[in-house]
Amino acid sequence: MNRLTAAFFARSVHVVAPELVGATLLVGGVGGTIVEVEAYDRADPASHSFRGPSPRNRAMFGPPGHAYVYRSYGIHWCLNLVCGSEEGAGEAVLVRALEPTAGLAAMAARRGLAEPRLLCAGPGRLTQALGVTGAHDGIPLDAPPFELRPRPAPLPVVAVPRIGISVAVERPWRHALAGSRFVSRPLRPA
DNA sequence: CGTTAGATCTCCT
DNA sequence: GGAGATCTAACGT
Repeated sequence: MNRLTAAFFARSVHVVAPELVGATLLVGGVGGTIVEVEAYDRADPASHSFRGPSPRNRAMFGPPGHAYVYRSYGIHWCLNLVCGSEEGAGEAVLVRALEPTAGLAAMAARRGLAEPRLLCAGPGRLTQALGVTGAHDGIPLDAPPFELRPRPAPLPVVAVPRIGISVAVERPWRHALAGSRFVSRPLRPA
């Protein structure tokens, strides 16, 4: 099966992020099609990497093609895919929403909710549905339990401002599949 | 529909 | 001490 390897992620996060829309993300065989991501880079005040390495963000400064998983608001886990043309670039893509296609029953059980539209619509919901936790922090994306497959073909992707940040709010680094009903929040029309 | 509060981790001042 | 790449339930309109 065709897989996304480290070479795919070893480029600028701003090139990789839109190409991930339409890609397939599975964790332990459970997941679906990526419909929404956000890009964060080293010079971005909204990025965890902006102020340099810390115990939490260590993986974000590691090799591209690995996972960066952090705890959000003390409650949720959020999954990032580390990018960058060189190790230590401090770039990553936050995976914000999937269209569920595989393991719907497992996701519903973990989420305590069966409505497909709400299983993976948001970074915290997505990690809960896929069983992603801090145990996945720093591990490679081209080996089990992860399975990432490229988009079959280019798709209509819209770039809009990111969600939930209070600085650099105007940067259009939220990339989403146009017209998808599985996004975390509606795509604000320009 | 809209707004609000609470969960309580990790980092910064 | 306070804010944050979030989510949910509870409440007012």
